[in-house]
Amino acid sequence: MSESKNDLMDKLVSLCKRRGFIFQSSEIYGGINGFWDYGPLGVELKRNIKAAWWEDVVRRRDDIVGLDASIIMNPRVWEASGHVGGFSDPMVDCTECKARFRADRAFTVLAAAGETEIVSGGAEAETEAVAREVVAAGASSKIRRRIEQKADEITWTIFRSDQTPEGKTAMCPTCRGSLTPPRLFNLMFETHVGAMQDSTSVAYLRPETAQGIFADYKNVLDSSRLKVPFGIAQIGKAFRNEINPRNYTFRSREFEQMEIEFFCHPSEADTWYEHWRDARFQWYIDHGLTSSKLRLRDHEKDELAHYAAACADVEYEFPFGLSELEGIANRTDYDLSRHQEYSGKDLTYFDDETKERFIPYVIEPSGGVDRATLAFLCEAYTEDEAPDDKGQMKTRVVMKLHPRFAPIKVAVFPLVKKEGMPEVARGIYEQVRDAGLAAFYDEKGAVGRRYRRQDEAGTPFCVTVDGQTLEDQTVTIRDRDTLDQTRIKADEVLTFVREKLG
RNA sequence: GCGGGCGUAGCUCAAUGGCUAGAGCGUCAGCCUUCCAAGCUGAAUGUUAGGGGUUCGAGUCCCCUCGCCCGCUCCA
Repeated sequence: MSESKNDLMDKLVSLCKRRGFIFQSSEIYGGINGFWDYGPLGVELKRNIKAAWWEDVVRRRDDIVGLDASIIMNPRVWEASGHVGGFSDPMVDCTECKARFRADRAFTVLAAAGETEIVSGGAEAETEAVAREVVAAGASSKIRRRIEQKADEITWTIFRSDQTPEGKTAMCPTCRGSLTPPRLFNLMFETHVGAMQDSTSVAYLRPETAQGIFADYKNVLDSSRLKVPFGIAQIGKAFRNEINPRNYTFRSREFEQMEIEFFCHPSEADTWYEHWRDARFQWYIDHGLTSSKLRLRDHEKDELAHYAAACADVEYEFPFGLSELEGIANRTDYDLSRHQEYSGKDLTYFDDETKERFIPYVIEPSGGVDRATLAFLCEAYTEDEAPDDKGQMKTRVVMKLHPRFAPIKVAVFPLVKKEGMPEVARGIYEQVRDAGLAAFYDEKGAVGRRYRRQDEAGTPFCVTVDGQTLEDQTVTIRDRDTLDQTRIKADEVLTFVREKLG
């Protein structure tokens, strides 16, 4: 089972490179871990996904406006957001068995009676007391009895691995091997602003687009005449120095987010949270991700980040496992409060009608563009059977992308490269192209071959000019998924396709 | 970050330490073709991931680096 799943991923990666959807970044230099490029077809696909999102959450609503904030911001932003301080947990590794632990959870426990060591060991635990119990419980029955009977005479030395006393070595909870000193993993990319590189010039590539929205919240409010409830939407790059990029483009170090921060009255936060959670889930279904592979998972209370009152993940069953596409969170007034505190600027909202002043709550639907793109690609990859020119059934690879996302909407062919067919086909192609639909013209080789090429590109419609066209100005239009061919007037191609695209 | 596997043409893969590194598909040029890739002819394309070493001789053996996959770990 897992073999065939990896198989699917391999085939998809291969197709994406072969057809120009996705390339490894700087491949000619051996690539670079965690960075990817979108080729000619891929960039169209990704742009279409972003455009559809923007259309649906900004253009077709009057309560959400857009924003394009800078990637590098005043570093104080990341102090306020908590990314500089509590950005990561120090970790320790066992030099023997290579296990890794959070430094504040790995305890070393030593028990001695006078000079004699009675028991020692490591334990993964939340508190000293628990660690002591774990180590004691692991000792032999004889020693356990001695600990109970002579409790007064025993000295316990217990320390966390990130608070190891001078001259002591922290012990691995699993194998009692020695642990490395705690190491900090800061996932933010650092850079310097200005030519002088000193500590005062340090800045960060944003690890999320959200903070740009919070920092501009007051500007948007003052310039747009919007009233709560309203939202600000943004699509943009973000950067995280992931320890271990994995799974193709799923976890990249440079990636793109599409986020909304929706500001509302605290009393309405729950309602808006549910609205956005359900709306965002439905959006993926509407664009072709089958509901059986999608899951909406509400976070348990103990799973919530400290600033969130509620959170749900939209998850998709990728070939490599169930993974998050988008998170919808009720972030309360945490972010605006923090920025108010750190900036010293008043970020409260005054409601003219109720005469009430408050810091709005924020509902955040935050999606990964690259993750969505990958999910749509995985979902689209299909192998089915189609007859060849001798009627033999052959495997056909077809990308069943949602027409709204397809990089090419219409391909136009002359059935054969003679008898004036190319000229007619070329005319139809130019008409469709100039009307703003992504179109493609091809006259090379057998027509079946051209159809199959478009199948791999995910093109929903192929228009073919044949002998009959020259007599009655009709063409055939072939459906990617059903292979059905319909004969329509040549000058109705544009109308036909637009109607089908919705 | 750890362990394992892998890296040969655009893609999928061959090649006992030994001749000029091959095949299929794809691509390109042309022919043929009146509807679903495998008809014909011809062509281009490789620092065998990169670097170093062993050897008379390395795609093949050794070391380092980079990248990909799997498992652990991690994922505000």
